[in-house]
Amino acid sequence: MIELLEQQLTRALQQSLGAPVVDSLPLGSLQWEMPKDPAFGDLSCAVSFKLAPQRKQAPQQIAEQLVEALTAALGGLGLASRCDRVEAKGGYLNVFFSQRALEAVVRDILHAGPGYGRRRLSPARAINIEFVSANPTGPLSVAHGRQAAVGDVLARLLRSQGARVTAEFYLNDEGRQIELLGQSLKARYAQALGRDEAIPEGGYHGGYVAESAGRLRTLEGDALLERPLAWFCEQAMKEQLQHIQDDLGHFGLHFDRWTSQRWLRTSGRIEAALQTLQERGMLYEAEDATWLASTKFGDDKDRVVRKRDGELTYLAPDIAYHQWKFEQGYDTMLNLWGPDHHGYIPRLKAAVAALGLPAERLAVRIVQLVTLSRQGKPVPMSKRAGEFVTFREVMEEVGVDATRFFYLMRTMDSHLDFDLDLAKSRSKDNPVYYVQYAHARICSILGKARVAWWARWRPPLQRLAEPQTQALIRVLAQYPVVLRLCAGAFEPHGLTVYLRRLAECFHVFYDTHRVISEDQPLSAARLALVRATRQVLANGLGLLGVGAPRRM
RNA sequence: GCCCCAGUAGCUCAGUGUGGAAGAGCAGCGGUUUCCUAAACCGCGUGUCCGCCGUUCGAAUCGGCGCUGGGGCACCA
Repeated sequence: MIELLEQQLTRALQQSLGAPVVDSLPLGSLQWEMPKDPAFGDLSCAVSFKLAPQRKQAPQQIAEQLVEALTAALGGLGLASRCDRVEAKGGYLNVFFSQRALEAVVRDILHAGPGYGRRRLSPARAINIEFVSANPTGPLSVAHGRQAAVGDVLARLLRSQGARVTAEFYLNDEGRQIELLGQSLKARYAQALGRDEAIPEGGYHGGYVAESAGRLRTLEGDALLERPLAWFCEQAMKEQLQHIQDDLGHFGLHFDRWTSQRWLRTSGRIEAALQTLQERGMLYEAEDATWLASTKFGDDKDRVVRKRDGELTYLAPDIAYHQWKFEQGYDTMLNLWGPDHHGYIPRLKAAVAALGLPAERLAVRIVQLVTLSRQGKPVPMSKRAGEFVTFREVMEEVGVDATRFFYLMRTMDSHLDFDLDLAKSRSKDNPVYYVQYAHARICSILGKARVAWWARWRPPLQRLAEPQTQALIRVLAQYPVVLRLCAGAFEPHGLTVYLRRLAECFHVFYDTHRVISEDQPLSAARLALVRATRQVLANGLGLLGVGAPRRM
């Protein structure tokens, strides 16, 4: 409703201004926004400020002229019933929805049900999101957990807006880190047999490796030291991968595709990608190594793709991976990385450009770090000493719902302080419970109402007229806009902000007005409103992967 | 030295996309319970939007120079 109205208001403005004037204005001048203060109406436009210089008039004066033109145009477009009035205030054009427009919002939601807020695009955009992609060398960290939450919800959001989304985990299943993991496991195994064998430099000291060695003894016996290192690597990697998959499954995250680096290599894609670069003249030999001329595409310096010892650098498989994805016809490739990788963005973009591929369609977002705290005090973490709280432990301590919600409460650009005590608390301080409680409250109300009540009535929605009631409906109307903006910006946190606002409006409404009363027509109208509210809460929580409980 | 992120109320942070009307939660103080869940609600906010300069009719938002905190700058992944 709101978006349709926005478009039509913009069209009305265009009509009243005329094409030459519209073309002379900066892009976006005719846009409508939703003001925070209800005194400024439901939609506002600041076009008068843009017109002021060329007309040499005060914005307020221009706005007053536009009010008349706009009102006339609205009548012509048959929108008069949707807008009570258009007024000029402080130079702004403020449009106020009519009661009938608000009623239409409630009807729309009940009609669309779970589909409210979703949209279809044709043709659908194909988007690949690559995220988490943790090395299978140990437990997932709380930072991986944040990437999991952001990526998963982003995938759901983009799907809700009509995109075809592939959620992908890039699996680093070979190379130096896996080798170190295998060596560490072998060393722990040998130590368990009483041998003096040290963990290699840069190896994995975490207790989980020793546990893994213990299991190996129990299952396979004490005669494994003759096995080649590769066998230990394979064992260790498979076990850690299984843990990662278990954790992500527990989190409710499903990846559509797991792409293995080993597969990229054995299928010849890495050599093929290097061949492409070679043919395009982007590679050269120097200092006994092979270099990519990435400075041609904005990188600080050229990068080695094949080392002096003949081994490939990590850049080579990444180039192959992106070439392969682009061949599959994705319109957009979105990668979520940790902040330690941000310096890697220019060289990867350069590499993609060097392949002759559209680098602007590769989007990389950095998900900033997470720190944990209890009662306002930071939880100390030392990765070197192997003392850190894992993603799994957080999920188990505070529950999946709270974990997901907390991970999404900040923009991914911001460092996140995750308060474990707050996430566990069952009070209004805890935003998860605050939102879920609104949903459970509505379920409780609907449980008390006899079904026949709202089935019999065609609810007189015109009676939903009190300020708190209208405030609630206005927020309900914004839901589709919120989804579109979040999906468009690749930034899901706005949805948690929105749901808190929606829950707040509902709680205020609930405390001010009784839903079920002796006044049956009014009750029917309010029941329709709370059903619509429940629907939007459920839809929004569903996109977050957070439960919408019927009781708490 | 270079790059990225952050800096807004006592604390934690929205708002920066597309310049346009300074916000929320917590903490603190004071209220609300014959009622569909008090896991709730209501009231109380003068703040150097880190600083300076610039662009503009207009800057928390854009540009430049700095400051503070965090992260990153490999022939590691």
